[in-house]
Amino acid sequence: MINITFPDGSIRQFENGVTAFDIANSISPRLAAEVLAATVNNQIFEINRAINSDSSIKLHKWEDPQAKSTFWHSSSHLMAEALEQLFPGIKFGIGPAIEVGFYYDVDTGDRQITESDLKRIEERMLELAREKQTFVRREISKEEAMSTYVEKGDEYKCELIKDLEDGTISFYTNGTFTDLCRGPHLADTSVIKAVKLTSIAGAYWRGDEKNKMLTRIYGVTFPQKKLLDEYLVMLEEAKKRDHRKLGKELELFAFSARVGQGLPLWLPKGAMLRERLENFLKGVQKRYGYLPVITPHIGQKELYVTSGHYAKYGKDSFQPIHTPQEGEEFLLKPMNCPHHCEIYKTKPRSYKDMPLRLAEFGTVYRYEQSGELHGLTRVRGFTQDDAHIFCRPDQLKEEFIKVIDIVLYIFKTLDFKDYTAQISLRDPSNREKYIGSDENWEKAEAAIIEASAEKGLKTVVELGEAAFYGPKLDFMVRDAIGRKWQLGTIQVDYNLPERFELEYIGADDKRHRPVMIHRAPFGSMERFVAVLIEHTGGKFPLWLTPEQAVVLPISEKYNDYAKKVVEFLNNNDIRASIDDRNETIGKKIRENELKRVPFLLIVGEKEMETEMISVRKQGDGDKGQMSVVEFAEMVNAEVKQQIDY
RNA sequence: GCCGAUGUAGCUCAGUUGGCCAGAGCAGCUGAUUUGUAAUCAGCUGGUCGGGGGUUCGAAUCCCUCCAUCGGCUCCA
Repeated sequence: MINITFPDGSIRQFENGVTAFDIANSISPRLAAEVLAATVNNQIFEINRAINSDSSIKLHKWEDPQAKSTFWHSSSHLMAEALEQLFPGIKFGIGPAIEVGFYYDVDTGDRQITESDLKRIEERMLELAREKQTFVRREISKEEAMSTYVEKGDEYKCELIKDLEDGTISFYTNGTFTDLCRGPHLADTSVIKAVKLTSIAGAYWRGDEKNKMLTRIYGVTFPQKKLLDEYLVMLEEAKKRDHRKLGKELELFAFSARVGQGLPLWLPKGAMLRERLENFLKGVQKRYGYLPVITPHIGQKELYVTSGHYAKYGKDSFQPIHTPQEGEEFLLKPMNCPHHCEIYKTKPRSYKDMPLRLAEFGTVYRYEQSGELHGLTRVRGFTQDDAHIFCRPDQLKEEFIKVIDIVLYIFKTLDFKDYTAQISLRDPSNREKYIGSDENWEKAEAAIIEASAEKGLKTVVELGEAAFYGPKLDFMVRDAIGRKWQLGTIQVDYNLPERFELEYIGADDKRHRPVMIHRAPFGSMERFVAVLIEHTGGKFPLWLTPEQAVVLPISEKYNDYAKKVVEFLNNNDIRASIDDRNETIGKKIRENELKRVPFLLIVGEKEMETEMISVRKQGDGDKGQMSVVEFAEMVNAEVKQQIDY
């Protein structure tokens, strides 16, 4: 007998060799039917794998991420089996579970799998799933594993096996398909009830663009048809919030092939919204002691040779601009820091001047690869809400905390709750990659970690993700369909102060080198607005929205009264306009609702006589009548509540 | 940049065994209507079918090429 410890701490005895399924079944058959995987002593197990020693156990149903990932991983094997049957001779790369679903990378040889094939692959997968194929695990020697794949001619698997240690290698077989795999898997395929292959794309073998490009097939599966339907509906809904679609519909921004790809054109409404965001942050920064600066869009090549960016990125950037005068070369600025360093150098600095916080909404240009451009989230010309803080080493942590405060204040004001914070540190095993002394790095890394902890940030620490010049803290937010984008960033930099020979005179009357913090709480105006559009579905908070109210006269007879209402509201800091088109009130309401105007003010005979307005709230219908004065007070109070600066 | 897909009016889309002057709805314009909480009616205008080249008696439709967009990969100071 062995002791099995449950998550609640209770312990029960079972026969040696008991499986998670048996254990679940002993609790209730219904539970057993729903359990997909189990965590046994911190390792995920198949539910039919024997447990041979005292263990702690946690049973996973579909709701648990461990169950989902097991489910999807097994689904990728199921897809591979279907692929092998439909496309004999196909070679396999890797086929993991991902955040939602799974993929498998395959080499199809001379043939090509296209979207039109997905349907029949799905059908075959479902047929195979219904066969209730078990996943059979087999431990295998490295030699045997290698010879299996050499014989099969599968060079990708051979390459994978090469890197594995003998004695740790296992094969899993389901139906006619056997795969090199660590597991774990479902007990059998019959729980896979719904399959959707979502897309097909190219992917470099092992993620290296020097390697061959394989075909990656993405899919997602569910234990119930209903869950798949819900997922597909959710995706459709998410697509409606896509900032590219809403940006066009709400006339916020546009692109023109003639202007150039990745170069956004901000339309009046988008520009108004952006301006309001900028003013908001400028107000916050003023409180935090930032000083505005303005620098040009180009700089001499020498500037970037000094900063080191030319050597590192020169070839992959927009190429230098040449002047009529020979030998003069300018670059479009890819970042603002070198310019700000030169501002620092305009006069001698004292330790008493520190920290010096220079802020600029600086527009920069980066030559992103064409395939990588994406709406407003990845563009070639964008404006950073940039600032550089030059401080003494002993001020680093405090300054870091203040920047975190700003970021959190912005997120709170805009109701961003679902963000993650990532601390990027050095790769400890590869220190020569980084510039700056060990002592400085340790200080800076400690400052970031402590500052984040003090602000109560939930952070993920990534080793080796630091920039070569310093550690950083990034804030990531998801878009409508779950893709992660980096917004705010705070980076410590030891490199530029060194390269630009920045100095200050200390209390000891000696020269010292300041530390530099790069920070951009929005990240860039473009990306931030994109994410904001997707978060709000275009229903921006009242303080930010381009048009707060539209007055809708019932007929022409009330246009003059409507104009008086608009004038009053405009005089009271409310962005209002009149929709005096010769259309029915129903149509005007519909169209302004679709434009996501927060308040529609309907005026007709009743309102004109009593000097009132009928207020309709976006998405919430008729709110009854009130006076214009009351309405203005209500709006201004709400704006004030949303934003205080 | 790489793999794959897509590109028809301002917008959303129909139109492939290659064949009458390329269609619809919305938007726009003109007129009628003067409207009470999510689409009033009628008429009109609007398209080098992404650009260029080719095949053909004939191309939106087939081929080549370039451009742009979409989904990924790689990259991201």
